[in-house]
Amino acid sequence: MAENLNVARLLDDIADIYEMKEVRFKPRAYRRAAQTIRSLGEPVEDIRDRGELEGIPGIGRNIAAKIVEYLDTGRIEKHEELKKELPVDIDELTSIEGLGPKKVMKLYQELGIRSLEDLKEAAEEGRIAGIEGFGEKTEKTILENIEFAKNARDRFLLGYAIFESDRLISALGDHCSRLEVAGSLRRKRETVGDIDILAVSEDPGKVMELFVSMEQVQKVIARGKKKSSVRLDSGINVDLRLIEDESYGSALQYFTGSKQHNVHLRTIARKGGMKLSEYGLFKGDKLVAGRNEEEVYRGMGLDWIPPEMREDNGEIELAADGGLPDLVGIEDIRCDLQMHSTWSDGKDTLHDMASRCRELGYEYAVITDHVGEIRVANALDLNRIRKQKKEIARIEDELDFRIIQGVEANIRKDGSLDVEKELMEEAEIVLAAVHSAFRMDRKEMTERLVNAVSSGDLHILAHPLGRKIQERKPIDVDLDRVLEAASDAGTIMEVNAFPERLDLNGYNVKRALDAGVRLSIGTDAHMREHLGYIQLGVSTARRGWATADDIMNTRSEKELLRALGK
DNA sequence: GCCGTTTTCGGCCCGACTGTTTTCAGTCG
Repeated sequence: MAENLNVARLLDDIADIYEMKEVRFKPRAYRRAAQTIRSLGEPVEDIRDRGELEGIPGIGRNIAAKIVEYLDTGRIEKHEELKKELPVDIDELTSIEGLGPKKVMKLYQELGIRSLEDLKEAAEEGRIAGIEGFGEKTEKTILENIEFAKNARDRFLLGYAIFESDRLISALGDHCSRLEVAGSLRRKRETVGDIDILAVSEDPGKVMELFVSMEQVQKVIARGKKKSSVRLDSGINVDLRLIEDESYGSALQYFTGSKQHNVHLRTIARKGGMKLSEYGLFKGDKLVAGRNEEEVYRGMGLDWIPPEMREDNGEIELAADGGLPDLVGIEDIRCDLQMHSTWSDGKDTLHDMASRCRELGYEYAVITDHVGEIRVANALDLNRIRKQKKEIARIEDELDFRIIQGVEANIRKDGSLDVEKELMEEAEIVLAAVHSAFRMDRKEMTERLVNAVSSGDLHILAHPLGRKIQERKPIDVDLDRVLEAASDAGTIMEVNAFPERLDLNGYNVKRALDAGVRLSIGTDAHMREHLGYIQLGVSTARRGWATADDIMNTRSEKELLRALGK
Protein backbone atom coordinates (compact mmCIF):
# COMPACT_ATOMS: atom_id res chain seq x y z
CA MET A 1 0.00 0.00 0.00
CA ALA A 2 3.09 2.17 0.00
CA GLU A 3 2.25 3.68 -3.39
CA ASN A 4 -1.03 5.04 -2.05
CA LEU A 5 0.84 7.19 0.41
CA ASN A 6 3.35 8.30 -2.22
CA VAL A 7 0.59 9.28 -4.63
CA ALA A 8 -1.27 11.10 -1.86
CA ARG A 9 1.85 12.97 -0.85
CA LEU A 10 2.49 14.16 -4.40
CA LEU A 11 -1.12 15.30 -4.82
CA ASP A 12 -0.94 17.15 -1.52
CA ASP A 13 2.28 18.75 -2.65
CA ILE A 14 0.63 19.95 -5.85
CA ALA A 15 -2.27 21.30 -3.79
CA ASP A 16 0.14 23.20 -1.56
CA ILE A 17 2.02 24.73 -4.46
CA TYR A 18 -1.20 25.86 -6.11
CA GLU A 19 -2.27 27.33 -2.82
CA MET A 20 1.00 29.19 -2.48
CA LYS A 21 0.42 30.55 -5.96
CA GLU A 22 -3.08 31.53 -4.84
CA VAL A 23 -4.72 29.50 -7.57
CA ARG A 24 -8.37 29.09 -6.70
CA PHE A 25 -10.21 25.76 -6.24
CA LYS A 26 -7.46 23.53 -7.60
CA PRO A 27 -5.90 23.15 -4.13
CA ARG A 28 -9.18 21.86 -2.78
CA ALA A 29 -9.58 19.41 -5.65
CA TYR A 30 -6.06 17.99 -5.26
CA ARG A 31 -6.32 17.84 -1.51
CA ARG A 32 -9.58 15.96 -1.66
CA ALA A 33 -8.10 13.50 -4.14
CA ALA A 34 -5.07 13.00 -1.89
CA GLN A 35 -7.26 12.31 1.10
CA THR A 36 -9.33 9.81 -0.85
CA ILE A 37 -6.25 7.93 -2.07
CA ARG A 38 -4.85 7.87 1.44
CA SER A 39 -7.96 6.28 2.88
CA LEU A 40 -8.36 3.63 0.18
CA GLY A 41 -8.26 0.13 1.57
CA GLU A 42 -6.50 -1.34 -1.44
CA PRO A 43 -3.43 -0.57 -3.53
CA VAL A 44 -4.06 2.22 -6.02
CA GLU A 45 -2.31 0.06 -8.63
CA ASP A 46 -5.15 -2.47 -8.42
CA ILE A 47 -7.72 0.21 -9.13
CA ARG A 48 -5.62 1.48 -12.02
CA ASP A 49 -5.42 -2.08 -13.40
CA ARG A 50 -9.19 -2.30 -13.35
CA GLY A 51 -9.38 1.09 -15.05
CA GLU A 52 -11.49 2.46 -12.23
CA LEU A 53 -9.39 5.39 -11.05
CA GLU A 54 -11.63 7.89 -12.76
CA GLY A 55 -14.88 7.43 -10.95
CA ILE A 56 -13.47 7.41 -7.47
CA PRO A 57 -15.15 10.45 -5.90
CA GLY A 58 -12.91 13.47 -6.29
CA ILE A 59 -10.76 11.91 -8.99
CA GLY A 60 -11.55 13.01 -12.51
CA ARG A 61 -9.84 12.69 -15.85
CA ASN A 62 -6.88 14.93 -15.07
CA ILE A 63 -5.92 13.61 -11.66
CA ALA A 64 -6.48 10.02 -12.81
CA ALA A 65 -4.06 10.65 -15.68
CA LYS A 66 -1.49 12.05 -13.24
CA ILE A 67 -1.79 9.00 -11.00
CA VAL A 68 -1.31 6.68 -13.95
CA GLU A 69 1.69 8.77 -15.00
CA TYR A 70 3.20 8.37 -11.55
CA LEU A 71 2.61 4.61 -11.43
CA ASP A 72 4.18 4.19 -14.88
CA THR A 73 7.14 6.53 -14.58
CA GLY A 74 7.58 7.29 -10.89
CA ARG A 75 7.02 10.98 -11.45
CA ILE A 76 4.43 13.57 -12.38
CA GLU A 77 5.57 16.06 -15.00
CA LYS A 78 3.29 18.81 -13.69
CA HIS A 79 4.61 18.33 -10.18
CA GLU A 80 8.21 18.68 -11.33
CA GLU A 81 7.33 21.83 -13.24
CA LEU A 82 5.65 23.41 -10.22
CA LYS A 83 8.48 22.30 -8.00
CA LYS A 84 10.97 24.04 -10.27
CA GLU A 85 9.04 27.28 -9.84
CA LEU A 86 8.94 26.89 -6.07
CA PRO A 87 11.77 24.67 -4.86
CA VAL A 88 10.49 24.47 -1.31
CA ASP A 89 9.94 21.44 0.94
CA ILE A 90 6.34 22.34 1.58
CA ASP A 91 5.35 19.02 3.12
CA GLU A 92 8.03 19.39 5.77
CA LEU A 93 7.39 23.07 6.43
CA THR A 94 3.60 22.92 6.60
CA SER A 95 3.87 20.05 9.05
CA ILE A 96 4.86 22.73 11.55
CA GLU A 97 1.77 23.75 13.48
CA GLY A 98 0.78 27.28 12.51
CA LEU A 99 2.52 27.29 9.14
CA GLY A 100 0.41 26.89 6.02
CA PRO A 101 1.14 27.37 2.34
CA LYS A 102 0.69 31.16 2.40
CA LYS A 103 3.15 31.74 5.21
CA VAL A 104 5.60 29.29 3.69
CA MET A 105 5.40 31.32 0.46
CA LYS A 106 6.09 34.53 2.34
CA LEU A 107 9.07 32.96 4.09
CA TYR A 108 10.46 31.76 0.78
CA GLN A 109 10.04 35.12 -0.93
CA GLU A 110 11.43 37.21 1.91
CA LEU A 111 14.11 34.95 3.36
CA GLY A 112 14.62 32.22 0.79
CA ILE A 113 13.56 29.55 3.30
CA ARG A 114 13.22 26.15 1.63
CA SER A 115 13.60 23.60 4.38
CA LEU A 116 13.06 22.97 8.05
CA GLU A 117 16.76 23.59 8.55
CA ASP A 118 16.56 27.03 6.89
CA LEU A 119 13.52 27.80 9.03
CA LYS A 120 15.18 26.84 12.26
CA GLU A 121 18.24 28.90 11.45
CA ALA A 122 16.20 31.99 10.51
CA ALA A 123 14.06 31.71 13.64
CA GLU A 124 17.09 31.34 15.89
CA GLU A 125 18.68 34.39 14.32
CA GLY A 126 15.49 36.40 14.87
CA ARG A 127 15.01 37.17 11.19
CA ILE A 128 11.40 36.00 11.05
CA ALA A 129 9.81 38.50 13.43
CA GLY A 130 10.51 41.37 11.07
CA ILE A 131 8.50 40.07 8.13
CA GLU A 132 5.08 41.56 7.42
CA GLY A 133 2.39 39.33 8.92
CA PHE A 134 4.85 37.69 11.31
CA GLY A 135 5.95 38.86 14.75
CA GLU A 136 7.83 37.98 17.90
CA LYS A 137 5.24 35.51 19.01
CA THR A 138 5.08 33.67 15.69
CA GLU A 139 8.83 33.31 15.67
CA LYS A 140 8.78 31.84 19.15
CA THR A 141 6.01 29.33 18.44
CA ILE A 142 7.75 28.27 15.23
CA LEU A 143 10.84 27.38 17.24
CA GLU A 144 8.78 25.48 19.81
CA ASN A 145 6.81 23.64 17.18
CA ILE A 146 9.91 22.54 15.31
CA GLU A 147 10.90 20.71 18.47
CA PHE A 148 7.42 19.28 18.93
CA ALA A 149 7.20 18.03 15.34
CA LYS A 150 10.27 15.91 15.95
CA ASN A 151 8.51 14.11 18.79
CA ALA A 152 5.18 13.73 17.00
CA ARG A 153 3.74 10.28 17.58
CA ASP A 154 2.07 8.06 15.10
CA ARG A 155 -1.54 7.02 15.04
CA PHE A 156 -2.88 4.53 17.56
CA LEU A 157 -4.68 1.23 17.02
CA LEU A 158 -8.45 1.42 17.34
CA GLY A 159 -8.52 -1.37 19.93
CA TYR A 160 -6.07 0.50 22.10
CA ALA A 161 -7.82 3.87 21.77
CA ILE A 162 -11.18 2.30 22.69
CA PHE A 163 -9.63 0.84 25.82
CA GLU A 164 -8.38 4.30 26.82
CA SER A 165 -11.59 6.13 25.93
CA ASP A 166 -13.72 3.64 27.90
CA ARG A 167 -11.68 4.43 30.99
CA LEU A 168 -12.09 8.18 30.45
CA ILE A 169 -15.83 7.93 29.84
CA SER A 170 -16.42 5.94 33.00
CA ALA A 171 -14.28 8.37 35.02
CA LEU A 172 -16.26 11.42 33.83
CA GLY A 173 -19.67 9.83 33.46
CA ASP A 174 -21.05 10.63 36.91
CA HIS A 175 -20.75 14.37 36.37
CA CYS A 176 -22.17 14.62 32.86
CA SER A 177 -25.74 14.36 31.60
CA ARG A 178 -24.46 13.50 28.11
CA LEU A 179 -21.03 12.14 27.26
CA GLU A 180 -19.71 10.49 24.12
CA VAL A 181 -16.65 9.89 22.03
CA ALA A 182 -16.68 11.54 18.60
CA GLY A 183 -14.08 11.63 15.82
CA SER A 184 -12.55 8.76 13.92
CA LEU A 185 -12.81 6.66 17.06
CA ARG A 186 -16.61 6.87 16.88
CA ARG A 187 -16.43 5.97 13.19
CA LYS A 188 -14.22 3.03 14.24
CA ARG A 189 -11.36 3.70 11.88
CA GLU A 190 -8.62 1.11 12.26
CA THR A 191 -6.24 3.71 13.65
CA VAL A 192 -6.99 7.03 15.32
CA GLY A 193 -4.85 10.14 15.79
CA ASP A 194 -6.44 11.33 19.00
CA ILE A 195 -9.54 10.95 21.15
CA ASP A 196 -12.35 13.55 21.00
CA ILE A 197 -14.84 13.55 23.83
CA LEU A 198 -17.99 15.71 24.01
CA ALA A 199 -19.89 16.35 27.20
CA VAL A 200 -22.85 18.23 28.60
CA SER A 201 -22.66 19.00 32.30
CA GLU A 202 -24.37 21.04 35.00
CA ASP A 203 -20.98 21.60 36.53
CA PRO A 204 -18.48 22.20 33.71
CA GLY A 205 -15.74 23.47 35.99
CA LYS A 206 -15.76 20.27 37.98
CA VAL A 207 -15.66 18.09 34.86
CA MET A 208 -12.69 19.99 33.46
CA GLU A 209 -10.91 19.78 36.80
CA LEU A 210 -11.52 16.04 36.94
CA PHE A 211 -10.38 15.61 33.35
CA VAL A 212 -7.00 17.32 33.66
CA SER A 213 -6.21 15.65 36.97
CA MET A 214 -6.86 12.03 36.05
CA GLU A 215 -4.03 9.70 36.98
CA GLN A 216 -3.23 8.60 33.43
CA VAL A 217 -2.68 12.22 32.35
CA GLN A 218 0.98 12.82 31.61
CA LYS A 219 0.71 16.44 30.58
CA VAL A 220 -1.96 19.12 30.26
CA ILE A 221 -1.55 20.65 26.81
CA ALA A 222 -4.29 23.28 27.01
CA ARG A 223 -6.86 24.16 29.57
CA GLY A 224 -9.99 26.23 29.05
CA LYS A 225 -13.61 26.55 30.07
CA LYS A 226 -15.05 24.91 26.98
CA LYS A 227 -12.15 22.79 25.79
CA SER A 228 -9.11 21.15 27.32
CA SER A 229 -6.45 18.88 25.87
CA VAL A 230 -4.24 16.40 27.65
CA ARG A 231 -1.66 13.83 26.71
CA LEU A 232 -1.98 10.45 28.40
CA ASP A 233 0.94 8.36 29.61
CA SER A 234 0.41 6.18 26.57
CA GLY A 235 1.19 9.14 24.30
CA ILE A 236 -2.32 9.56 22.95
CA ASN A 237 -3.87 13.04 23.05
CA VAL A 238 -7.41 13.60 24.30
CA ASP A 239 -9.65 16.64 23.76
CA LEU A 240 -12.64 17.21 26.00
CA ARG A 241 -15.25 19.74 24.85
CA LEU A 242 -18.17 20.97 26.91
CA ILE A 243 -21.22 21.56 24.77
CA GLU A 244 -24.60 23.26 25.30
CA ASP A 245 -27.37 20.72 25.50
CA GLU A 246 -29.37 22.31 22.67
CA SER A 247 -26.48 21.91 20.21
CA TYR A 248 -25.07 18.60 21.47
CA GLY A 249 -26.47 16.66 18.51
CA SER A 250 -25.02 18.96 15.89
CA ALA A 251 -21.69 19.11 17.75
CA LEU A 252 -21.57 15.32 17.92
CA GLN A 253 -22.37 15.17 14.20
CA TYR A 254 -19.74 17.80 13.41
CA PHE A 255 -16.93 16.32 15.49
CA THR A 256 -17.63 12.77 14.35
CA GLY A 257 -16.92 13.58 10.70
CA SER A 258 -15.62 12.41 8.42
CA LYS A 259 -14.65 15.70 6.93
CA GLN A 260 -15.87 14.69 3.51
CA HIS A 261 -19.16 13.43 4.93
CA ASN A 262 -19.64 16.80 6.68
CA VAL A 263 -18.76 18.83 3.61
CA HIS A 264 -21.32 16.87 1.63
CA LEU A 265 -23.97 17.41 4.32
CA ARG A 266 -23.37 21.14 4.41
CA THR A 267 -23.77 21.29 0.65
CA ILE A 268 -27.15 19.59 1.02
CA ALA A 269 -28.17 21.98 3.80
CA ARG A 270 -27.18 24.90 1.63
CA LYS A 271 -29.21 23.63 -1.32
CA GLY A 272 -32.20 23.41 1.00
CA GLY A 273 -31.73 27.03 2.00
CA MET A 274 -30.23 26.08 5.34
CA LYS A 275 -26.89 26.19 7.08
CA LEU A 276 -25.26 23.40 9.07
CA SER A 277 -22.55 23.96 11.64
CA GLU A 278 -21.45 22.49 14.96
CA TYR A 279 -24.07 24.74 16.60
CA GLY A 280 -27.03 23.44 14.72
CA LEU A 281 -29.02 23.30 11.53
CA PHE A 282 -30.32 26.80 10.79
CA LYS A 283 -32.88 28.32 8.47
CA GLY A 284 -31.94 31.97 8.49
CA ASP A 285 -31.34 32.69 12.17
CA LYS A 286 -33.78 30.07 13.27
CA LEU A 287 -32.47 26.86 14.84
CA VAL A 288 -34.15 23.97 13.04
CA ALA A 289 -32.35 21.13 14.81
CA GLY A 290 -29.38 20.61 17.10
CA ARG A 291 -30.25 18.74 20.27
CA ASN A 292 -30.01 15.29 18.74
CA GLU A 293 -28.17 13.90 15.76
CA GLU A 294 -31.35 12.23 14.47
CA GLU A 295 -33.09 15.62 14.24
CA VAL A 296 -30.15 17.15 12.43
CA TYR A 297 -30.18 14.43 9.76
CA ARG A 298 -33.98 14.44 9.64
CA GLY A 299 -33.96 18.23 9.18
CA MET A 300 -32.10 17.74 5.92
CA GLY A 301 -34.44 14.98 4.79
CA LEU A 302 -32.03 12.20 5.69
CA ASP A 303 -32.25 9.09 7.83
CA TRP A 304 -29.77 8.96 10.70
CA ILE A 305 -26.52 7.46 9.41
CA PRO A 306 -24.48 5.09 11.58
CA PRO A 307 -21.07 6.67 12.35
CA GLU A 308 -19.18 3.73 10.79
CA MET A 309 -20.71 4.61 7.41
CA ARG A 310 -19.88 8.32 7.45
CA GLU A 311 -17.16 8.42 4.82
CA ASP A 312 -19.12 9.96 1.95
CA ASN A 313 -19.07 6.72 0.01
CA GLY A 314 -22.71 6.86 -1.06
CA GLU A 315 -24.30 6.60 2.40
CA ILE A 316 -25.82 10.09 2.15
CA GLU A 317 -27.61 9.24 -1.09
CA LEU A 318 -28.98 6.07 0.51
CA ALA A 319 -30.10 8.00 3.59
CA ALA A 320 -31.98 10.42 1.32
CA ASP A 321 -34.27 7.72 -0.01
CA GLY A 322 -34.56 5.52 3.04
CA GLY A 323 -32.24 2.86 1.63
CA LEU A 324 -29.62 2.54 4.37
CA PRO A 325 -28.73 -1.06 5.20
CA ASP A 326 -29.66 -2.41 8.63
CA LEU A 327 -26.11 -2.96 9.89
CA VAL A 328 -25.12 -5.96 11.96
CA GLY A 329 -24.89 -5.16 15.68
CA ILE A 330 -23.10 -6.76 18.59
CA GLU A 331 -26.49 -8.03 19.80
CA ASP A 332 -26.83 -10.15 16.64
CA ILE A 333 -23.66 -12.11 17.39
CA ARG A 334 -24.21 -15.66 18.69
CA CYS A 335 -20.64 -16.98 18.61
CA ASP A 336 -17.01 -16.15 17.96
CA LEU A 337 -15.54 -17.93 14.95
CA GLN A 338 -11.86 -18.05 15.79
CA MET A 339 -10.08 -18.75 19.08
CA HIS A 340 -7.26 -20.85 20.48
CA SER A 341 -6.66 -22.78 23.69
CA THR A 342 -3.70 -24.32 25.52
CA TRP A 343 -4.10 -27.30 23.18
CA SER A 344 -2.11 -25.22 20.67
CA ASP A 345 -0.71 -21.73 21.34
CA GLY A 346 -3.45 -20.21 23.55
CA LYS A 347 -2.82 -19.12 27.13
CA ASP A 348 -6.14 -20.25 28.61
CA THR A 349 -7.61 -23.74 28.72
CA LEU A 350 -10.41 -24.97 26.53
CA HIS A 351 -12.64 -25.02 29.58
CA ASP A 352 -11.86 -21.37 30.39
CA MET A 353 -12.37 -20.18 26.83
CA ALA A 354 -15.69 -21.99 26.51
CA SER A 355 -17.02 -20.78 29.83
CA ARG A 356 -16.07 -17.20 28.97
CA CYS A 357 -18.03 -17.58 25.73
CA ARG A 358 -21.02 -18.64 27.77
CA GLU A 359 -20.58 -15.65 30.09
CA LEU A 360 -20.57 -13.37 27.08
CA GLY A 361 -24.01 -14.68 26.21
CA TYR A 362 -23.01 -16.70 23.18
CA GLU A 363 -25.15 -19.70 22.23
CA TYR A 364 -22.14 -21.92 21.60
CA ALA A 365 -18.34 -21.89 21.41
CA VAL A 366 -16.18 -22.57 18.38
CA ILE A 367 -12.64 -23.61 19.20
CA THR A 368 -10.14 -23.42 16.34
CA ASP A 369 -6.74 -24.59 17.52
CA HIS A 370 -3.84 -24.79 15.10
CA VAL A 371 -3.31 -28.02 13.17
CA GLY A 372 -0.79 -29.19 10.61
CA GLU A 373 2.87 -28.50 10.20
CA ILE A 374 3.14 -25.22 12.10
CA ARG A 375 5.69 -26.16 14.74
CA VAL A 376 5.81 -22.96 16.78
CA ALA A 377 2.08 -22.97 17.42
CA ASN A 378 2.09 -26.43 19.01
CA ALA A 379 -0.23 -27.58 16.25
CA LEU A 380 -2.38 -30.68 16.75
CA ASP A 381 -2.08 -33.88 14.71
CA LEU A 382 -4.87 -36.36 14.01
CA ASN A 383 -4.18 -38.22 17.22
CA ARG A 384 -4.41 -35.12 19.42
CA ILE A 385 -7.49 -33.88 17.55
CA ARG A 386 -9.23 -37.12 18.56
CA LYS A 387 -8.13 -36.65 22.15
CA GLN A 388 -9.33 -33.05 22.11
CA LYS A 389 -12.70 -34.23 20.83
CA LYS A 390 -13.09 -36.35 23.97
CA GLU A 391 -12.20 -33.44 26.22
CA ILE A 392 -14.66 -31.23 24.38
CA ALA A 393 -17.43 -33.75 25.03
CA ARG A 394 -16.54 -33.80 28.71
CA ILE A 395 -16.54 -29.97 29.01
CA GLU A 396 -19.80 -29.72 27.08
CA ASP A 397 -21.38 -31.94 29.72
CA GLU A 398 -19.84 -30.04 32.56
CA LEU A 399 -20.85 -26.60 31.30
CA ASP A 400 -24.03 -27.70 29.57
CA PHE A 401 -22.80 -25.67 26.63
CA ARG A 402 -22.19 -26.71 23.04
CA ILE A 403 -18.59 -26.50 21.74
CA ILE A 404 -17.93 -26.86 18.03
CA GLN A 405 -14.54 -28.34 17.21
CA GLY A 406 -12.86 -26.33 14.50
CA VAL A 407 -9.26 -26.17 13.32
CA GLU A 408 -7.00 -23.57 11.77
CA ALA A 409 -4.75 -24.98 9.08
CA ASN A 410 -1.97 -23.49 7.01
CA ILE A 411 -2.22 -22.79 3.29
CA ARG A 412 0.83 -24.10 1.44
CA LYS A 413 2.41 -22.27 -1.45
CA ASP A 414 0.31 -24.22 -3.96
CA GLY A 415 -2.94 -23.49 -2.14
CA SER A 416 -3.33 -26.92 -0.56
CA LEU A 417 -3.70 -27.35 3.20
CA ASP A 418 -0.94 -28.84 5.31
CA VAL A 419 -3.20 -31.45 6.92
CA GLU A 420 -4.49 -34.85 5.83
CA LYS A 421 -8.09 -35.33 4.67
CA GLU A 422 -8.85 -37.54 7.64
CA LEU A 423 -8.11 -34.75 10.08
CA MET A 424 -10.19 -32.26 8.13
CA GLU A 425 -13.10 -34.67 8.27
CA GLU A 426 -12.81 -34.91 12.05
CA ALA A 427 -13.18 -31.16 12.37
CA GLU A 428 -16.59 -29.54 12.17
CA ILE A 429 -15.20 -26.26 10.85
CA VAL A 430 -11.97 -25.78 8.92
CA LEU A 431 -10.31 -22.36 8.90
CA ALA A 432 -7.20 -21.90 6.85
CA ALA A 433 -4.78 -19.03 6.42
CA VAL A 434 -1.44 -17.99 5.04
CA HIS A 435 1.05 -18.25 7.89
CA SER A 436 4.26 -18.38 5.86
CA ALA A 437 5.62 -17.34 2.47
CA PHE A 438 3.97 -13.91 2.66
CA ARG A 439 6.14 -12.44 -0.03
CA MET A 440 5.19 -14.39 -3.13
CA ASP A 441 4.62 -12.35 -6.26
CA ARG A 442 1.12 -11.25 -7.10
CA LYS A 443 0.39 -13.82 -9.77
CA GLU A 444 1.52 -16.79 -7.67
CA MET A 445 -0.18 -15.48 -4.54
CA THR A 446 -3.45 -15.00 -6.41
CA GLU A 447 -3.25 -18.54 -7.75
CA ARG A 448 -2.43 -19.84 -4.28
CA LEU A 449 -5.51 -18.27 -2.69
CA VAL A 450 -7.83 -18.98 -5.61
CA ASN A 451 -6.79 -22.65 -5.38
CA ALA A 452 -7.30 -22.63 -1.63
CA VAL A 453 -10.78 -21.11 -1.58
CA SER A 454 -11.88 -23.27 -4.52
CA SER A 455 -10.56 -26.55 -3.09
CA GLY A 456 -13.57 -27.38 -0.96
CA ASP A 457 -11.14 -28.22 1.87
CA LEU A 458 -11.75 -25.09 3.91
CA HIS A 459 -14.85 -23.29 5.10
CA ILE A 460 -13.27 -19.99 6.12
CA LEU A 461 -10.28 -18.11 4.78
CA ALA A 462 -8.85 -16.52 7.93
CA HIS A 463 -7.16 -13.09 8.01
CA PRO A 464 -7.22 -13.11 4.20
CA LEU A 465 -4.59 -10.42 3.53
CA GLY A 466 -2.21 -11.33 6.37
CA ARG A 467 -1.47 -7.75 7.22
CA LYS A 468 -0.57 -6.39 10.64
CA ILE A 469 -1.36 -2.72 11.02
CA GLN A 470 1.81 -0.62 11.23
CA GLU A 471 3.88 -3.82 11.19
CA ARG A 472 3.41 -5.97 8.11
CA LYS A 473 2.01 -5.03 4.73
CA PRO A 474 -0.84 -7.06 3.24
CA ILE A 475 0.13 -9.85 0.88
CA ASP A 476 0.21 -8.88 -2.80
CA VAL A 477 -2.86 -10.51 -4.30
CA ASP A 478 -5.66 -9.83 -6.79
CA LEU A 479 -8.41 -9.78 -4.20
CA ASP A 480 -11.21 -9.51 -6.77
CA ARG A 481 -10.24 -12.85 -8.27
CA VAL A 482 -10.05 -14.47 -4.87
CA LEU A 483 -13.46 -13.06 -3.93
CA GLU A 484 -14.96 -14.29 -7.17
CA ALA A 485 -13.58 -17.78 -6.56
CA ALA A 486 -14.78 -17.70 -2.95
CA SER A 487 -18.22 -16.64 -4.07
CA ASP A 488 -18.40 -19.49 -6.58
CA ALA A 489 -17.26 -22.06 -4.02
CA GLY A 490 -19.28 -20.67 -1.11
CA THR A 491 -16.11 -20.14 0.92
CA ILE A 492 -16.42 -17.65 3.77
CA MET A 493 -14.03 -14.74 4.31
CA GLU A 494 -13.02 -13.80 7.81
CA VAL A 495 -13.10 -10.40 9.41
CA ASN A 496 -10.33 -10.97 11.90
CA ALA A 497 -11.04 -8.80 14.93
CA PHE A 498 -7.62 -8.81 16.54
CA PRO A 499 -6.58 -5.13 17.00
CA GLU A 500 -3.41 -5.41 14.87
CA ARG A 501 -5.21 -7.27 12.09
CA LEU A 502 -8.76 -6.05 11.32
CA ASP A 503 -8.46 -8.15 8.18
CA LEU A 504 -10.51 -7.94 6.01
CA ASN A 505 -10.84 -4.24 6.68
CA GLY A 506 -14.01 -2.20 6.15
CA TYR A 507 -13.24 -1.33 2.58
CA ASN A 508 -12.62 -4.94 1.61
CA VAL A 509 -15.65 -6.14 3.55
CA LYS A 510 -17.73 -4.05 1.18
CA ARG A 511 -15.94 -5.48 -1.85
CA ALA A 512 -16.50 -9.01 -0.54
CA LEU A 513 -20.21 -8.38 -0.01
CA ASP A 514 -20.52 -6.82 -3.46
CA ALA A 515 -18.94 -10.01 -4.83
CA GLY A 516 -21.55 -12.10 -3.03
CA VAL A 517 -19.19 -13.54 -0.40
CA ARG A 518 -20.36 -14.32 3.15
CA LEU A 519 -18.27 -13.30 6.15
CA SER A 520 -17.33 -14.56 9.58
CA ILE A 521 -15.98 -12.61 12.53
CA GLY A 522 -13.23 -14.17 14.62
CA THR A 523 -11.31 -12.57 17.46
CA ASP A 524 -8.34 -14.92 17.07
CA ALA A 525 -8.36 -14.89 20.88
CA HIS A 526 -5.37 -16.51 22.56
CA MET A 527 -6.72 -15.80 26.06
CA ARG A 528 -10.11 -15.07 27.56
CA GLU A 529 -9.65 -11.31 27.60
CA HIS A 530 -9.16 -11.27 23.83
CA LEU A 531 -12.72 -12.45 23.29
CA GLY A 532 -13.79 -8.85 23.92
CA TYR A 533 -12.24 -7.88 20.59
CA ILE A 534 -15.44 -9.09 18.95
CA GLN A 535 -16.69 -5.49 19.05
CA LEU A 536 -13.79 -4.45 16.78
CA GLY A 537 -14.81 -7.13 14.30
CA VAL A 538 -18.43 -6.03 14.35
CA SER A 539 -17.39 -2.39 13.86
CA THR A 540 -15.18 -3.35 10.94
CA ALA A 541 -18.03 -5.28 9.36
CA ARG A 542 -20.27 -2.24 9.87
CA ARG A 543 -17.69 -0.03 8.15
CA GLY A 544 -18.15 -2.35 5.17
CA TRP A 545 -21.97 -2.00 5.39
CA ALA A 546 -22.56 -5.62 6.47
CA THR A 547 -26.00 -6.68 7.70
CA ALA A 548 -26.70 -9.49 10.15
CA ASP A 549 -27.56 -11.74 7.24
CA ASP A 550 -24.07 -11.28 5.74
CA ILE A 551 -22.34 -12.50 8.91
CA MET A 552 -22.22 -16.21 9.80
CA ASN A 553 -21.82 -15.47 13.53
CA THR A 554 -25.50 -14.49 13.60
CA ARG A 555 -26.53 -18.09 12.86
CA SER A 556 -27.62 -20.66 15.41
CA GLU A 557 -25.37 -23.68 15.79
CA LYS A 558 -27.59 -25.81 13.56
CA GLU A 559 -27.95 -23.12 10.89
CA LEU A 560 -24.20 -22.63 10.86
CA LEU A 561 -23.34 -26.32 10.46
CA ARG A 562 -26.00 -26.72 7.80
CA ALA A 563 -24.62 -23.71 5.91
CA LEU A 564 -21.17 -25.30 6.04
CA GLY A 565 -22.51 -28.56 4.64
CA LYS A 566 -21.97 -30.48 7.84
C1' DG B 1 -9.81 20.32 -11.08
C1' DC B 2 -14.28 18.14 -9.95
C1' DC B 3 -19.07 17.68 -10.33
C1' DG B 4 -24.30 17.52 -11.43
C1' DT B 5 -33.05 16.00 -9.38
C1' DT B 6 -31.10 23.85 -9.20
C1' DT B 7 -25.84 20.55 -14.09
C1' DT B 8 -21.60 20.02 -19.23
C1' DC B 9 -21.02 25.67 -16.97
C1' DG B 10 -20.64 27.88 -12.86
C1' DG B 11 -20.43 26.91 -8.80
C1' DC B 12 -17.30 25.01 -4.95
C1' DC B 13 -18.40 24.19 3.73
C1' DC B 14 -18.19 26.47 8.40
C1' DG B 15 -16.51 28.75 12.50
C1' DA B 16 -12.85 29.57 16.12
C1' DC B 17 -8.55 31.08 17.12
C1' DT B 18 -4.23 33.55 16.73
C1' DG B 19 -1.47 37.17 15.97
C1' DT B 20 -1.32 40.79 13.63
C1' DT B 21 -4.00 43.87 11.67
C1' DT B 22 -6.80 48.89 13.27
C1' DT B 23 -10.65 45.60 10.31
C1' DC B 24 -8.41 40.96 8.86
C1' DA B 25 -5.68 36.99 6.73
C1' DG B 26 -4.06 32.63 7.55
C1' DT B 27 -4.40 28.29 9.77
C1' DC B 28 -6.73 24.58 11.79
C1' DG B 29 -10.04 21.06 12.49
